[in-house]
Amino acid sequence: MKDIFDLKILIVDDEKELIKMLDGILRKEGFWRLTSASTCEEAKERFGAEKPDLVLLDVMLPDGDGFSLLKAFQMKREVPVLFLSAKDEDEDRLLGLGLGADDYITKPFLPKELILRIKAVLRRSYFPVKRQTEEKPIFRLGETQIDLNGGTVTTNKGQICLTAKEYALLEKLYENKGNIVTGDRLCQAVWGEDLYGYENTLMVHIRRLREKLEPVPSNPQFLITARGLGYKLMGVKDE
Amino acid sequence: MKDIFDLKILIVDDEKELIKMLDGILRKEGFWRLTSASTCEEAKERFGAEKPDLVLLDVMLPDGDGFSLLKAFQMKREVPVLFLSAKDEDEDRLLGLGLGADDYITKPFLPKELILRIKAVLRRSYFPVKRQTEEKPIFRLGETQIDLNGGTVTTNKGQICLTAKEYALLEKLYENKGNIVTGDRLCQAVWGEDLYGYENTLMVHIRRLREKLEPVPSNPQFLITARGLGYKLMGVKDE
DNA sequence: GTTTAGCTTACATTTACATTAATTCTCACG
DNA sequence: CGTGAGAATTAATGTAAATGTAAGCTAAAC
Repeated sequence: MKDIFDLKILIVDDEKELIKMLDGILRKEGFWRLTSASTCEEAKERFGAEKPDLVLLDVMLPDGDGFSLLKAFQMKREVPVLFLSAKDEDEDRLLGLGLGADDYITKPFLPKELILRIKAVLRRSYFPVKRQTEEKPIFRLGETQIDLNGGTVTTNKGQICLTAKEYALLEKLYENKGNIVTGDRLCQAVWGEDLYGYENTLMVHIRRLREKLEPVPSNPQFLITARGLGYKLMGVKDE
Repeated sequence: MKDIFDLKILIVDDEKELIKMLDGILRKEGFWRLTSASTCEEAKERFGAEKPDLVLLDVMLPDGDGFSLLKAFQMKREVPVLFLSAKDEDEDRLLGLGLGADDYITKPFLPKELILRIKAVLRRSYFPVKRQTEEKPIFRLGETQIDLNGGTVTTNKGQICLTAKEYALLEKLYENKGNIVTGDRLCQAVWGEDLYGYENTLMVHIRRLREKLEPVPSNPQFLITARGLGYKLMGVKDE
């Protein structure tokens, strides 16, 4: 995975002095793939040639404004943009952010703050937050390994797949590992309905799960029945 | 993939009035999974229970400060945070951003700007930029070599190209190699929409992919169906 | 010993997926 | 602006795995 500092940054501003300053600040901070432009024309050319990963964009440019430049960039491809502006008008800020800019900073700004904001934008743009729901657990029951991502059960005899209902059941039992889960709650998880009518069906599925999980299905070690109460999953070792 | 408006937001502020206002603004804008807290204690509880996708955090709280709360959140898991503060001290802004906050907004703020900044943060955090320069993977499925750069499949019989949809499907499956990908997620990846209405279309594309990837398409070795759950790509060997 | 709750097995049914072909869409090219 | 080839979608039908059902069985509880 690329490091944040390997990302390419394009600076667009007509004040040569400012560019020089920004360049210095950014380099000192560890960024090194920097390009700059002082006109819209030049910016478009650089954008196409360098394919920067972030653009710092002044709103006022000699041959046009930053807003239309932003649109031009976005037309080509998605890129994070930070506006730098001398004008602190509400209207401009709203316009810039509304067009899809990632931040809008008004001059004069603290170098430190600029750096932090740049980092924040880069971090989120290229190293997104992992959603909770992405990763499902992997765990062991004795010698058997269960992977809920792939829906597989691996024993020394080989790998088998879980069916939809088996998966739903096992997932629910795993959520409540060590604790008794009532028949009702299991049915809720699998069929979304009440237990009524599914009592026997549930048992059959439990049996099938045991055939996949237990060394001796008739003498279960892990998927234990709690008579009159429900079932529970014991001996879970998380990986 | 989840829509931006389905994301859960936690608001932490001790001014009840402000919470009410924020709640109103956000709801009007389309956000609906909102929770609020007015103390650190409560915030931690809500954070654990609701698992929000974004936190709006006031810096000053009756039983602590926002900065330590931010640290507490980050300890648990990565989450985007926007600071709201009445204080516009440079020091505070730098501290907040330095701790990893995604934005720092000072009160009073324009509702419109807040919304735009929230959207910017959510967009970047959960819908990251696809990098151009990034090298796409090349991998093998048995004797078959797949190059996602050129979108080609090379077997001993020759080289064939993937179509747009086949490519999108395979890319998504590859991202989750070994894991089950639900029909919904695949549709999101290919059409950006919900599964509804595309069920059959998806199947046809899966079939086409199999015809290109599998020695015997009707008896797939790599693109496996997990009945009632989805599909998964097995036996990937990266090059 | 009786009762009750749960187990087990075989078999019927259903559902989800596979398959094929026909139709519609898309877009490069003349 | 048509035209045509390839791609995408829709529709119709087939099929096997997953699920549900039922009937007989077993073992714990009292």
